Amino acid sequence: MDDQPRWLTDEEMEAWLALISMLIKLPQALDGQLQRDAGISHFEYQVLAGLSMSPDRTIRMSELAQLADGSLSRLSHVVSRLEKRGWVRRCADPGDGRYTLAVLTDDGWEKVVATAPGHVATVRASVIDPLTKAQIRQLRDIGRRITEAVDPGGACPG
Amino acid sequence: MDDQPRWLTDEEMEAWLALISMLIKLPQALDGQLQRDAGISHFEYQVLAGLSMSPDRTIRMSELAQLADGSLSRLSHVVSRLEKRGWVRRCADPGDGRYTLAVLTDDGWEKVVATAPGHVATVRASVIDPLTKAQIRQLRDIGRRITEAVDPGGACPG
DNA sequence: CCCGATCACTTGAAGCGTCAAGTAAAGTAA
DNA sequence: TTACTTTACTTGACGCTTCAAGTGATCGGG
Repeated sequence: MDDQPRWLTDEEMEAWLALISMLIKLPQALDGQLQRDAGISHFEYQVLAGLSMSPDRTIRMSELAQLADGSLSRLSHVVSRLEKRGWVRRCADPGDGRYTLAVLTDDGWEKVVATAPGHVATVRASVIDPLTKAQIRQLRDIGRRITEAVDPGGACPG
Repeated sequence: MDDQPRWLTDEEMEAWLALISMLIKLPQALDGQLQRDAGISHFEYQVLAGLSMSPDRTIRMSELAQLADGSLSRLSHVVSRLEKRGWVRRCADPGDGRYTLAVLTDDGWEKVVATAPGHVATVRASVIDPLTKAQIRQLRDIGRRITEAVDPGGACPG
């Protein structure tokens, strides 16, 4: 990369360590709550939530993958599991047979409705409530900048 | 949890979505760079880096697990792999045979030295450089608050 | 109309993390 | 000393993600 790399200053290192810790522990906390209370992973929740917010509770696999921040392959495996549990159905897009449409079943809808409040409460307790209103705005800006730096033009930089 | 959950406001939701995206994409970017350039995962790097900063390049497994933010089981598996690659050795603590000491070999030290600059450059490019000095301080505070909320009294809240 | 290219997705194998069970050393109490 | 508990770690099985290869459906050029 660089023969003489610029090491991190103390302030930068503090921020970096704080970020690393958060990066590891927050997903664990979110996955843990969902696993305990609903028996699903955070990614599965994102998939179900994405479906529940789509028109007709239906969306193409590729769009859903973007929405849930995952690869198409990962989504395909997960949707297979969700199908076995009766929460999602697959069907070919009538207009273009290459697309697969994922559809949220009634049972799937119930699952989201039953799971959402507890999850939101966890998000509040872990992220929103510990921060001031100003910090919430700062977090949004920081998150966007980092996401944009890491994956320029990915999904929805808002 | 709560019969009438407080949903997220628009500002809160924006921050939350930005955080989720970062939470998913930043680890991917860090792992990706290390995997490509050095053939190791970010966790493996943290283990090697933790060892390299310990006195005599030696540290107890349980302390190393805390330092690297991972479970003892995970660390044990990873150290087994690092041992096979010749970067780490294990030996029983002479004072208390229950403890296992992990020791960084000379090859392991070389690996860290060879890997660190590229990794630091990636951290800079992904996190430090896109942010202002003020944002870096904000990130540190936000990260600490969230980490503390999620895992009260964990490792080093600094 | 045909054939190759492209697109959207699926599948199977390999690797890593987690959980539960197991092992060995040290402490404790009779 | 012996037996029981605790501590620190290891191990194996299972589940999930990733990667590479494969399957159809559709498009575009001749």
